[in-house]
Amino acid sequence: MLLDVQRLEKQSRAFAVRLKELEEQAWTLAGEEFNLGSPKQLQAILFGKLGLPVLAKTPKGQPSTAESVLQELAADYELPRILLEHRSLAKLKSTYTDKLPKQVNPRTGRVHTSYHQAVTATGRLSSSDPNLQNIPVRTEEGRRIRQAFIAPPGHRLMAADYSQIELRIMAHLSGDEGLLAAFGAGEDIHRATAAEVFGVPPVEVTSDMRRSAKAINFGLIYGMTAFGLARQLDVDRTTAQQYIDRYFARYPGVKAFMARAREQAREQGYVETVFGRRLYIQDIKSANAARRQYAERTAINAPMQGTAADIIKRAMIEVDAWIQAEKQPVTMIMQVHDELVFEVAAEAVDSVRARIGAIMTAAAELRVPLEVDIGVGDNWDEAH
DNA sequence: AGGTTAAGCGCG
DNA sequence: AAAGCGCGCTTAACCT
Repeated sequence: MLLDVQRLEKQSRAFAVRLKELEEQAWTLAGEEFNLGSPKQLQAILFGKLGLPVLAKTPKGQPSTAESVLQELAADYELPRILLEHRSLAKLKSTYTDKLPKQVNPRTGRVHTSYHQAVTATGRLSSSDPNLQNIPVRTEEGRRIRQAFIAPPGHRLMAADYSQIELRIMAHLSGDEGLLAAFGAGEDIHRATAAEVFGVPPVEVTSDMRRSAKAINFGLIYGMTAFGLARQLDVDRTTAQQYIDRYFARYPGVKAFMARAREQAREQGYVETVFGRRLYIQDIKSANAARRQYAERTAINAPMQGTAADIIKRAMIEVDAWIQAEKQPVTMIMQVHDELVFEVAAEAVDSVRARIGAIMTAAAELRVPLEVDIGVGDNWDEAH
């Protein structure tokens, strides 16, 4: 992958300026100079000197300064707000804008990740040295880093990602009528879920209701409980439990699918992807309830994540076969779990886009259609 | 000096 | 008692 190193270095300098400002502000509020990155010093100031409440502990029993904790404290105190911005910018600078330029191969002028085929429990690839599967995208600051991933002269970057592939797989595996119908009709799935859970027509779904439904949908994929959903949505547990109950009442097939996944893991020791690949589940019979419940969540999630991994691998094989057979001016340069990134000769963009979309969409025949979003740009951010 | 662990956080 | 799945990387803190 080609990088605009100058752009990254310029961004690094901009981050450094802002980080220095934030550090000064933090020192003023703390009444002393300290290393913002030092957990020990930070704990002493926040929970000792300033007397802020300890809202959570780390697994080792230390007062936690995790983002979620600082978010809560930020409502009442200024220092946590400073720390949050400092944390996020320090992460972007140290991990990306400082490091990536150093990882450019002098022979090719590019960064070359290593993909690992046999690391993850679910069949996904992993990426390292550098990891190109966790390049920032969620914040504006982060997207500036993504903008440094560029196409060579005469080429464009094309990013093709599966839309809601795990939820579609859940629809397929569960056979739930409501979910199948929603995807079959091409509905906005989070809006459809919101309409069901909140009992209003789809057109009356508010952005807040849709946001909650999205959290419910994602939470289900991970086996989340009412406790976790309550924390995520900032509602009480009773309310969160009502959402979940209503969801399962409207989509009973999903409830049954999850029960089946637990049973199958317990009886056979494994669950399967749509294509029959087995995912062995440790601890499913553990006497320790926490470990067992963790195993149950894994048993629910693994078929979905694993099937998605199978599907994109099938797509990669098919796309590669097409590129080779037709000698297309395209290079498949990255995979990010549900997304493939290509360098495409500028003049071939339209035809390649259509063909890659068709191949990816046809990589599996499920009970719901697969949908692929494709974007094109001069950099990776634009291609989204 | 160099390795490991804990905490935290970037992504899907 | 825990409470949301799957990864890899960085820094601090601790260890040999």
